[in-house]
Amino acid sequence: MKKGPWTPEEDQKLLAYIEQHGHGSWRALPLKAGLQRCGKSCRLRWINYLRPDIKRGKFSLQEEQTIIQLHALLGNRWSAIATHLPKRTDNEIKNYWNTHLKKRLTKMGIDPVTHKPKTDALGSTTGNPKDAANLSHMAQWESARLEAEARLVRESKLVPSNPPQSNHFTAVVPSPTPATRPQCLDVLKAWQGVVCGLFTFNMDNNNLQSPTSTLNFMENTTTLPMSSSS
DNA sequence: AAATGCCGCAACCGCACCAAT
DNA sequence: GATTGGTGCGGTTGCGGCATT
Repeated sequence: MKKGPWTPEEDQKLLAYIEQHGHGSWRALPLKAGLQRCGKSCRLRWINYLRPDIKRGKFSLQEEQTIIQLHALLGNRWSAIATHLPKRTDNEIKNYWNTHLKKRLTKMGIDPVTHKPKTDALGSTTGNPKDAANLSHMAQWESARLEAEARLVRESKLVPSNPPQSNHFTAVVPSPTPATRPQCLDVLKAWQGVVCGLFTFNMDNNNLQSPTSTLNFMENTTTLPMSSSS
């Protein structure tokens, strides 16, 4: 069983097979496609590299902001974060966080785990415990929502998909229904309404404010269904 | 020009979860 | 309810390229 970097020939084989047949059972795929790889390796290669709906290259400022905000809400739940960043894979987001964003936050004096200023480890900079509670509550709500969304996606996968087409992957990873997606975006939008702008800093003067320092705006700017999780 | 260190990314590994039996 | 197989997720590693000495 081969390991290590994929060759262009292997990529071509995998791509050609999936385009023609869909991936089906990943375990059975390598044999059918004539690859000396395990199914897991094929799956990873497809998801993280070969999928045609993947956007590669530099992350935009907007994307960076989204990642930071969602990480504050969700922690290291990369797959959940990736659902908010179309065309980006969880692996790519994870790598970008670990190599760029984490260091940047650290440099700014913000703990990349708690997203709070390191000098104020116990609570928000407002000194208002309500803010921390709101953030925690929001995170719980979003977490529950994401789980429900994931369930819906799983259920939708049970519906027989169409025969493989050029965009066969859309059958494997169906687009969220209007019933679920807008709500999800609303949460993010609301959250961005609170935090947005704080990361549009000028890297040259480093004149920064902690994102948590304005959390007190949340009470006025959001009307989230906070009670839904309790 | 060569050696060394650092960084970023692709890929692997181990574990958890879920559905089928 | 226990077991098993398939899949997904997050953490970690290894390697190649680039920068520095």
